[in-house]
Amino acid sequence: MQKQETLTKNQKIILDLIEKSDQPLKAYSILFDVKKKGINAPLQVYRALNKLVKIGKIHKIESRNAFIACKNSKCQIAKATVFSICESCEDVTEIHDHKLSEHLRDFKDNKGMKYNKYNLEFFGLCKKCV
Amino acid sequence: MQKQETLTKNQKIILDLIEKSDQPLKAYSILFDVKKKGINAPLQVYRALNKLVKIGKIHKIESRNAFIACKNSKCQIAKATVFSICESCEDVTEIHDHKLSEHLRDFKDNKGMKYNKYNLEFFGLCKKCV
DNA sequence: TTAATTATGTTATATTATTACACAGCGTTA
DNA sequence: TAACGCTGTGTAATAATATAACATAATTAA
Ligand SMILES: [Zn+2]
Ligand SMILES: [Zn+2]
Ligand SMILES: [Zn+2]
Ligand SMILES: [Zn+2]
Repeated sequence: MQKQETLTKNQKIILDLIEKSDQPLKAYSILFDVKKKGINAPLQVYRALNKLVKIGKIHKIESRNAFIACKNSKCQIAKATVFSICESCEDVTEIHDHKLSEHLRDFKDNKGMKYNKYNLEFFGLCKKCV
Repeated sequence: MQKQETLTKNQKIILDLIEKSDQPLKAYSILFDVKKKGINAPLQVYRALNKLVKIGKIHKIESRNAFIACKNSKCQIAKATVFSICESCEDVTEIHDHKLSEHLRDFKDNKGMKYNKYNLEFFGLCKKCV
């Protein structure tokens, strides 16, 4: 709940839309939906998306080129994300698993990389689709 | 070493190219490089890439839309991948960490998802770029 | 109040990936 | 043999995703 007040009009419009969906939305589908609100060009959408990703309000599902709202205010500002993705119905859920987060946070490779972010996507079949 | 002999000409050309690079290659840069070998269209490249991904010879770096050869013959056929990515020089390394793999393999969510695959990408700065 | 930073609006373009169609090769099996 | 299913090929067209470049406005910081 820290910086929401700094969002601009375009950013708010697009965040609202994404938050109303419980599933990821694609940039051009967002564009289509917000044309009635005066947002006319892809770049306007991408700029808002990039900002919202940066401040952790939304996450990008990399394997799907789609954007989903973060429901977890404790999310470490978009720096540590885990998703489960059903390959049949494309349902996406953000996962917050303390033990898993710990393992990932503490991971060290043997090459001296300094990590500041990770993204993990699990794929499979949800209960409905098995 | 199981099914290599079944690769077709296009698949071999493209796998060769990717294996010669220690860094990920993008589809259209591959296309450019293989034109001299008679591969003329994006689709020919994408078809080979998809096949090579499916059989685990290469992996897709989702956050970069790029493809890298798998150096690990024990890789569980493209079903369990971990990469480290330097955000400055874009150096990408595939990670094989037994303990991490175990944690990821054994992960269960609380929704009854049946997982068969995951992809994890770590981002940060490599030793050279710190 | 000036300067720096961030966002906007618009046009054009770059990059990534798929659809659709006609056909070729190969192994199975009837 | 012939018919079939399956996988791959070649080609053209197009869809989907994302950024560059430019001029301007609004917001913040000094
Ligand atoms: Zn989150
Ligand atoms: Zn499902
Ligand atoms: Zn591998
Ligand atoms: Zn680096």
